[in-house]
Amino acid sequence: MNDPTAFPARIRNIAELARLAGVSTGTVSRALAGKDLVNKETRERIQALAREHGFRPNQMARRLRVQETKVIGVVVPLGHEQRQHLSDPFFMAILGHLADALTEDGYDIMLSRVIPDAEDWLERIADSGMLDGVLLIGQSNQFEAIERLAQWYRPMVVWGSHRPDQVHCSVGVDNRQGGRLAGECLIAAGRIRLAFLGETVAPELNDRYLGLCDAAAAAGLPVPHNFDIHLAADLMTGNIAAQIDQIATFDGVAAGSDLIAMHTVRALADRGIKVPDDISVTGFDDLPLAEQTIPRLTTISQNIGVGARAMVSALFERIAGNDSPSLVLPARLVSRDTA
Amino acid sequence: MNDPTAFPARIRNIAELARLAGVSTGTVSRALAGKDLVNKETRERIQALAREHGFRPNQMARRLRVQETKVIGVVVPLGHEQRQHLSDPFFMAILGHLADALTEDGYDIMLSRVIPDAEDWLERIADSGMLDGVLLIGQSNQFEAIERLAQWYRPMVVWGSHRPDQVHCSVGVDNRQGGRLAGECLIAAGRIRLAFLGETVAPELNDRYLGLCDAAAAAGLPVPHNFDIHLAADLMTGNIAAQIDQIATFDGVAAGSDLIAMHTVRALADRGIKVPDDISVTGFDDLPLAEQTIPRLTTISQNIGVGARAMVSALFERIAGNDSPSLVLPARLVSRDTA
DNA sequence: ACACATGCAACAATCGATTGCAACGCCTAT
DNA sequence: ATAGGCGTTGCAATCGATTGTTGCATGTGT
Repeated sequence: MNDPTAFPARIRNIAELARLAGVSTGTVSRALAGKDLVNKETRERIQALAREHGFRPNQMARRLRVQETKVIGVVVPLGHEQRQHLSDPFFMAILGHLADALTEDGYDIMLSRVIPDAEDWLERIADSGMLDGVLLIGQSNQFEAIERLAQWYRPMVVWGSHRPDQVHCSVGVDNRQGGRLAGECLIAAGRIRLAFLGETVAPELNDRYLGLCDAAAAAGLPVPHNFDIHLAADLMTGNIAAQIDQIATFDGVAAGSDLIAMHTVRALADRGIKVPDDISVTGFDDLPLAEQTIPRLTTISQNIGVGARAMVSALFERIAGNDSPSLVLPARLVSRDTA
Repeated sequence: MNDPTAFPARIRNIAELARLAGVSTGTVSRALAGKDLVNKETRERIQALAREHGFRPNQMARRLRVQETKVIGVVVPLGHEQRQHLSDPFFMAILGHLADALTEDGYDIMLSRVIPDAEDWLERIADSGMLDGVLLIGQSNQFEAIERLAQWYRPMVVWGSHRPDQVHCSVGVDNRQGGRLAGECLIAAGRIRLAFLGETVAPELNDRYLGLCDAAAAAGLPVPHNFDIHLAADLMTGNIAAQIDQIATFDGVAAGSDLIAMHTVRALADRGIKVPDDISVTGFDDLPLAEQTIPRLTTISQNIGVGARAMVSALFERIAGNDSPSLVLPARLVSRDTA
């Protein structure tokens, strides 16, 4: 380390810097924090010294002392789908918006993709002392666990459905209404043999299916058939391929997500079946990509940006100690080419 | 808190639990860590007590003491693109694989999407004391900053290009070779007026362009034209639309990424131009989605899964104190429908 | 009965910061 | 000359764990 172009002997902590500056650690701490309790001259001298040696105070220590971590956990529970990893485009889209909103307020993001094996997986994350708050993306099949934690852990907001008597704060689109919109759109296109594509284990998807049923009932149509489709991108492909002939016996299919819809349109094309001439298809999410496919996807918009911002501001309220209610956003039909 | 169904008075730290158990904090710590230095009986008694009160030791404190955080920073530098957020599907795909590999070894992920404004943005992340290592996704236009940090900060691995004399450890595909493959594919399809779509500010994309030029030169064709396309998904759309007429004067276009390719195919369809009948298009990345579009995307495969695992194991080597060389993976042409 | 080994738990230092309070020097007012 | 006020700085407690060392109470061998 005697290379003059290198850093002049690395400084590891505030104490070393203090000795170098001939002051106490307290003064260094205050100086680096820019507090005007220390003389402007000393403050600037210390700051210059720190810069010169490329010193930055250890965040782990600071956060332990201050009891505030400025880290938010973003968690994706993969309850019903062991093999799914973070490739889901919807998750990516919402994560992008969350990242925007959180970094704007100086928060970092700790990412956990969790397979809820242990009973206390959620409390282990929330109660680790590493996080100021938790954002959960999707309830998966973990409604119980979420409710349990929410009993005593306030700073948590969940993307997903809202049940009438739930304790935890959720933000999400009105999935049932969205499902109904999809159904009405298909019916308006003259379709009468309706089907739903997705797993009804997850409450969100189940609500969408129920909405579709509502629309069918209102039009006097039979209860739509429900195909079980894996949500993991890699399994989904084969899953749809295996059932595509069955699916093709219907003339109006509401997919549980845009990803499912895109796969389905593709699989139908392989069979020479044209969308929307032969079959109408709707998606759900309105991902940015939905507008770029051929044909363009008719879908139900979740307004991800608004939702993400709502989650973050609800979380900040809760971190501040205030209560914040759940929020149900209206779904909106985006009519494009597939239905 | 006198509700008997609630937790029996919350325990906040190891000391309270120690008092409750009638032992010292040291014993509690060892007991919870499962060390056999404490009597099996006391150990189990303490563990039961902890479970009963839902107590978990504060990770911030533990990690400060142990000087090991078990957190890896995953960073996306957005140097050339202020408005881009984490929606890029390629980033999402690689992140998913990284998450798999890291959580397998008990590491958490701290996500930072950074706009490199301050000079020392990268050292501020790496040197915060919060991270055991850093994975950088993409070099953006920050080659300098990365090299500077790599001088003294070892546990960092970067996804991106490899320059002959670079200090930092990178893992990435041979972009130039990939670009050449794309070019050769277009040329084999009989195309002679070639163009490239992407920003050459980023070294990766620039290499791909150079590879395309190589192929053109080898075939005696003129230097391909280079269109500047924003990489941010939201800007990309308008960007391509604005230049689509210009683009349509070429008959073979190599897109800098699958996303660009998908947008381009879509925009061409709007003009009534057919792919691949009128124009051949190639992508780059081989995202899972590339196989699901209509028409299916001919593209250059990056083998993201292999790359991600390579990054992680290189990082672990470096954390362990060993050196690890850069790795350049071969690109592979995946021939589908668009070229 | 005495020396010695062994098992178990307590004590206290440590990680690297932050911060309330005390103390110090200097200036001014009485 | 002395008291009080102000602007700075130092001291030491604190955040919540981990861990090397010490010490005590047994048990064992001779």
